[in-house]
Amino acid sequence: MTNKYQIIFNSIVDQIKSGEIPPNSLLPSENELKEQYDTSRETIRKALNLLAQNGYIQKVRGKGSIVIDINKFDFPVSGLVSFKELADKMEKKPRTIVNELSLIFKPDAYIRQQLQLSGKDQVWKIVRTREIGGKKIILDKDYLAAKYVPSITEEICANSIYAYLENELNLKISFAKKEIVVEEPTAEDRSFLDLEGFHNIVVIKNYVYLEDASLFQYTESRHRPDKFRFVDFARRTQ
Amino acid sequence: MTNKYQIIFNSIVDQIKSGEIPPNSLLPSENELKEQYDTSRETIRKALNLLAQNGYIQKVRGKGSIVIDINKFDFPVSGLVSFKELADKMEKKPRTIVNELSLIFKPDAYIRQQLQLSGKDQVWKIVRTREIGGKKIILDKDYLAAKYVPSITEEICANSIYAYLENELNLKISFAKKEIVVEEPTAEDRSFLDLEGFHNIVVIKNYVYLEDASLFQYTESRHRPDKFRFVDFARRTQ
DNA sequence: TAGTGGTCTAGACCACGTG
DNA sequence: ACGTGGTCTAGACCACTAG
Repeated sequence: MTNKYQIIFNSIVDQIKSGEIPPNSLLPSENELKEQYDTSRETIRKALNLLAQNGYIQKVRGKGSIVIDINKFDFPVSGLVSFKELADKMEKKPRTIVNELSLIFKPDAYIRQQLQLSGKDQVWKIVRTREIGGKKIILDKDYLAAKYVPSITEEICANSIYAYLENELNLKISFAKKEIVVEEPTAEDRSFLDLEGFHNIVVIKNYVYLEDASLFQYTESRHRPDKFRFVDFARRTQ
Repeated sequence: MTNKYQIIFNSIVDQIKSGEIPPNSLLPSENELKEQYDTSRETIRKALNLLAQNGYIQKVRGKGSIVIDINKFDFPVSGLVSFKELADKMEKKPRTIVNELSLIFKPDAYIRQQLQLSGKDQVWKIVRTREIGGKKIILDKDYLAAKYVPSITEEICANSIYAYLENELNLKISFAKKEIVVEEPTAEDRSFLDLEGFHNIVVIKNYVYLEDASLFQYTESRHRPDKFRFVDFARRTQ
């Protein structure tokens, strides 16, 4: 990306992170930034809107843009941190065990419904266990519409499915719908996970869409409750 | 709001919801919309960006704006649905019991830390139970920095704190940080809630900020796990 | 090649907060 | 009154998709 507003955004993010622009202070005004970066005000505003959306600043009309204290938001990250997309969630776990990788010719009604498929469409089913500190903590069940993914190997599943989809197959993920509920453990949970007496499972259901708004993946990520954590930053819709 | 782009946004939302513009079809192009609404292209683009951010459309360069099938996203709402801000979460429950309303002169270290307060600042503490279908399902513990809220009554707590803060005190909430974890029930949970044998509590911690980026409220919303549900729509950060 | 959305500009006027 | 951010305009050029 060589977009001007992206460059300005990154430049200001760096200044905030380094402490060059301290928390609770005001950013230079839009007109000053316009001069500094030798651009138009609308371009500056695009960069500032990006900063606001990402929780770096708070804009106040008539006053200026306040730098938010990011240290307040620096939680110790354990189980799960949201929004960085699935890449983070799926890939950065210490150890991954592939329990199942199969191409389903006749997906059952539940999967067809979740993936909005007709009976003729085939589906990849991938079941993986995530091990943290020697304990099996997370059970991931992935269902991928096969019309978008002609082939996939166990090695890819053990490493990074998303790197494969994006870099090899050139599929672009554009948005995802997430649903979090708490359920009783199933027999499958009990057999694949080290439950150690926990009576509940946190289930994150993910519906993943491609650039053309087509649904291509449904994922259930089943977490032991003690290792689960979800963080969310919500801005008031003006 | 009489903003042009808001009006255009609402107009298109209505057309999508009514089915006038069907799912998976293309919106008129930005140039067509520009003529239709007699405005400039940038204003149309603001409206379309709002639509994209709210999950109504997916924009594809060189192609157009695809209407996303909102029926796919129309989950039956039970316990909790995110993002509509706290108003929804806090206020629309059938029955609210106010268990405690007090002004704390010397907040303890935990609360001071959560609200980023010095020892001299006073804090309102509000504890409420939410009853759904005759069962006590949710325990809400609110801590409000008293410097922003000079007074509050039990009646206000039983109805809508947010309506009071926004309409009477003219406080504007601008953003919130949410954290979701699962914990063991405390003695307090057991005494205030109808746990019925559930072994876990879903805890939603909320840090609420005002327009000038000052932290003014910390809330713990403690849910019985069977009645908890969280929905999230995440767009890939481009 | 024509049409789409993405970026960028230079200017205008408005609503709001502070002095 | 002044400076701030919020909205809006009319135009330009670019990157991409499609026929």
